[in-house]
Amino acid sequence: MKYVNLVINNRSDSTDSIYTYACEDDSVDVGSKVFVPFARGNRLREAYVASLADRVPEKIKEKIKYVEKTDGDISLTGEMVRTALWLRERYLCRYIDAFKCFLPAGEKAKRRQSRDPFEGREAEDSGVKRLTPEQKKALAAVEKAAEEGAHERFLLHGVTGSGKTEIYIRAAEKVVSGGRSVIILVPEISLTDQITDRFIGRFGRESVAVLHSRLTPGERYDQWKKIRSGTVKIAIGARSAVFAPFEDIGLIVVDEEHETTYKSDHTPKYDTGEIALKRCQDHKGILILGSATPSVTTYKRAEEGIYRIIELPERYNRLRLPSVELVDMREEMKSGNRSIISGRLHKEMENALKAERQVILLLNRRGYSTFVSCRECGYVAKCPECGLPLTYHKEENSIVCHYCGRHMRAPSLCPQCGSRYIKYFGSGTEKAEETVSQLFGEFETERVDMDSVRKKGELERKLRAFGRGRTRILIGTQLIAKGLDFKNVGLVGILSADTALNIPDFRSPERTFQLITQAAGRAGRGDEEGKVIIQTYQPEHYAVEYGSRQDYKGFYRAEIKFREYMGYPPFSDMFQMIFTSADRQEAEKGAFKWYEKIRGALDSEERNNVFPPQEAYMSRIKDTYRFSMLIKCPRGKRKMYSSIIGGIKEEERKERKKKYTASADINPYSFA
DNA sequence: AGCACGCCGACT
DNA sequence: GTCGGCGTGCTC
Repeated sequence: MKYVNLVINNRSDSTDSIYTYACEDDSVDVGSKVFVPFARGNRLREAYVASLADRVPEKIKEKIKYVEKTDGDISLTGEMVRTALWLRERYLCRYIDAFKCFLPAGEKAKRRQSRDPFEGREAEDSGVKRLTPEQKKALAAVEKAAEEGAHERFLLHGVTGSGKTEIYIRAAEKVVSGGRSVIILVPEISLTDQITDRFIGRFGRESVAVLHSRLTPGERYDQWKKIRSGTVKIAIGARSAVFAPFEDIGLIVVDEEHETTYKSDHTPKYDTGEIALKRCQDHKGILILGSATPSVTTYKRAEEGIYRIIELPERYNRLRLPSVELVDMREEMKSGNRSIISGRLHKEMENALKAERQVILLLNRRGYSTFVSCRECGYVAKCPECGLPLTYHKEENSIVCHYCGRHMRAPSLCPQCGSRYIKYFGSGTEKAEETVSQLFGEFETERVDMDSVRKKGELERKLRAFGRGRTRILIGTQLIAKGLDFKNVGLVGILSADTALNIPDFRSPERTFQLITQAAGRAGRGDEEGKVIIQTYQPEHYAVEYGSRQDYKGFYRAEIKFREYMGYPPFSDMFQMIFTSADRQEAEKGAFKWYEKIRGALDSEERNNVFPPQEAYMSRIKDTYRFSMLIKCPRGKRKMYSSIIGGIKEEERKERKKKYTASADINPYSFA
């Protein structure tokens, strides 16, 4: 007879604990999936073995129950269980949420009708490309680590078009030939296709699995099984693929590591790079982070020797980087041009179009106007659910909440005072499209944003039309800012580089710099040179300045100084606690209770790191009220702060039912 | 007595 | 989160 410590699948804070059961099945081990009777009803629930025990603590001797069934189909490895337990502490989530990360989200397909997710995917036989001397050098370092089977970490810092993917493929070849497995991570699902084509071109489709959230449950289960059973050696996917259930990981690649999509937006709110590092350490595998604009945090770590930097400073076939020009929109305003297209940009668009080349215009705001307000009484249209200002969408004559998606009829009279002077301010992609068609009506123009490509296949159709040269001007949001490779783009215009600068987040300069660099990377990818025009109200801002000069190091040095001065990451970890309740007062009371408890656990010096709770920015979402509290955790104290919070959670778990829930987001990507 | 309903509280 | 237990109070 043995005993097992289990994580039971019941999504509740008050039962987020390890339970000990007796077990007669010898085959049960750490990671096994079992079924156990739970609570009074003794209904069978799924559970996972977190550890084995040879005896039971005295005080639960009386109530011990037996494992009833074992699931032979699904099990986790020791490393997966270890990482899950680490994950729970690091991101302060429930046991079951951490374990679920490693499990197939779907069920076994009832009938064998699960489609092949590669259907329609073409193996892209790119052949074996010649490597530049820099690529060779980079690869040699990675290959050496692969041969030694040692844990190594690399930051591959390569400008757009410097051939990073080829290095990933070669490194993967080396690792796979040594019998080990590979995980390739890309920032979004749409990019999995491109890279998957290249990998199946090189390794064959029977060697590659894909994992992302757009697979059907049946497909996901099948892919998971293929990986778990060792049938495939390579998994490609968006962030959740970092949990691919390989037994022996030799390499994890995080491509475009700076992308914000690598931070999970639901529980647990993990950072993919951190998980990748943890798993690589455990497996003695190689980690490669790749980016043209590494996050400031990553680059700092690289400077400290945590990652080995490999620079790929040149574009693959020695293409020149495009020339970048700033346009000060304040001057534009003064000279009487109130359009969103500056005189300079207008001129360059004419030039590019006349030269038979194509134009991309970027504006990171969809809709027509960014807010709706009454000139008579000052009323501003806000979402009744979230309290955030609404965006006017002219096409469907509605006002839309960009946070919760709620649509309402656009008012023609002020709902507050009845005045006719209800006005629309600010500009989005719809308005940009309108302006462009007034100015350049004779050229085919397409708009790409979440509204205009909602229909399946619409994005692909528009991009193909642009690729074939039929569309001359492409206007869009960040959907078109990255990754795209069109040879004939002569001009990229960033209509408002300030959009990203003005959001209240310490990373906004970093985002702005990245946006400019990524956008500039879209220009001049063919033989002809490209041009970039950046319109801004803050041309002197360092993010805009260094962005316009394509000077990563310069930007990094300025930014890291600012972060250090302010004590922002990587010089600290930001803990954001969110307290929610159907009752506003309960949420507030909970928040202040935690505030006092955390301060009480810190010495007087560090108490100032805990900021008083505030009504959250999104103060109400679907009838739950939200309060937030920020804790600035000094560098090196993350474990200590986490355990304080973990301790309070545990204390509260045992208390009588609370009328609010507390959750944590560590280093959040937006301060809500 | 018989039952419907709602709240309480423990879960190995 | 969930389910059984149990008290309350209504109905037959």
